[in-house]
Amino acid sequence: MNVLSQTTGYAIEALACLAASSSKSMMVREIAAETGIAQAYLAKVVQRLVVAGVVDSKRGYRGGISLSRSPDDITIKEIDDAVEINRPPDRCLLGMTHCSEERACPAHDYWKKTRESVRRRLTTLTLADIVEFEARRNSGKKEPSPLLPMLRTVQSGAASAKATRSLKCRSK
Amino acid sequence: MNVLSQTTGYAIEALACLAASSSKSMMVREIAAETGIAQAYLAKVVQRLVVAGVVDSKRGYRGGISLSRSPDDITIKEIDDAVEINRPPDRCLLGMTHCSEERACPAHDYWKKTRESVRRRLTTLTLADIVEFEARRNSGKKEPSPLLPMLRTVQSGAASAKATRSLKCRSK
DNA sequence: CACTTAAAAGACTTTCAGGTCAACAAAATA
DNA sequence: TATTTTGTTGACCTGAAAGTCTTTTAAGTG
Repeated sequence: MNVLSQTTGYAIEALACLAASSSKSMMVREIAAETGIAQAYLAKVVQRLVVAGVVDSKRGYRGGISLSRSPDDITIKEIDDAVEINRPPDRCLLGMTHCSEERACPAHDYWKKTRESVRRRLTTLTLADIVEFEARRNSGKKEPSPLLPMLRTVQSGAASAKATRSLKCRSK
Repeated sequence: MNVLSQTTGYAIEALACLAASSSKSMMVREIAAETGIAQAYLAKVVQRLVVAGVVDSKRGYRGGISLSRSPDDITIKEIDDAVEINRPPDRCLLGMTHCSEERACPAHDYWKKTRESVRRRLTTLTLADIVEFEARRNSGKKEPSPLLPMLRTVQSGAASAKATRSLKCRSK
């Protein structure tokens, strides 16, 4: 268990967006627009979540994806496992290639404990936590803060719907 | 501060080998042979250590590299900093690209503390610790355990000098 | 000085995560 | 049934890290 990849980050963002949405189902295109993740790539990431049984999908007209379970029953660890297929074995903290249980580096025990701590954290943290956290940090603000500040057009009011992103993922 | 790269691992291995050697100076070629690291690549890694002032180098006949200081005065953090030039900023534990101090993810504080713990560990750990650790784990064994077990020839005694590697890095 | 030796330096290759593009397959609708 | 819509799938592209190969430069030796 290492630091989660950017791709897993996408999965978390997308699922949080889906969970926070008022409608049960959303199209990948919508989620991509909301989160700013590239649609074509997000589609691939979502596909892994489908295979893992985290989300259900429906093709064709009025299709889309939906959570297979309640957000508080989907852990971050589970999302990571779904995305990171063929995950390489845990790496040595010191970067030593031949470090193992039998041939341990001086930081081996420390790193093992740390990794275990992280793993516990990720199995405890659920999608519901993410959504709640996002919701709380948005309360008390007039405008939801954009996830991509660099894309925000300077002339505030006239910003196009395409360039502006809502953090709350409830635009629908 | 993330998990150290494989390249930094090479640097640590090489410096430990150098520190453990009975002779003050060693050639890159020798260290490569001892550690099993590709010579051409190791040369590049060593170069960064030279620039950072961790090792001194001498070209030409009877040339080689040597530690610029005592092993207990060289921290792992310092080695990492020497190798990882242009290090990308610390990544979010959850892989979320837009996570920052102002826009923090639910795991932000936890991860910050964890990273700080790792940083402390790496500034505390010195090259001398690595060497001592390696020496201790080799004591009480008849043969030093090879770093690359997969390269060890099965017919034990007849193993060629080229294929056999000493963990102690004192073969000279 | 010519010659050898070993580090320094640059161009190049390989691998992989991240990402794009286009064709395909299923579901609804007219 | 033809068409539109949306997820699915495979081929390809890109940039950074890891690693190789070759040439250059500096230091000794005879």
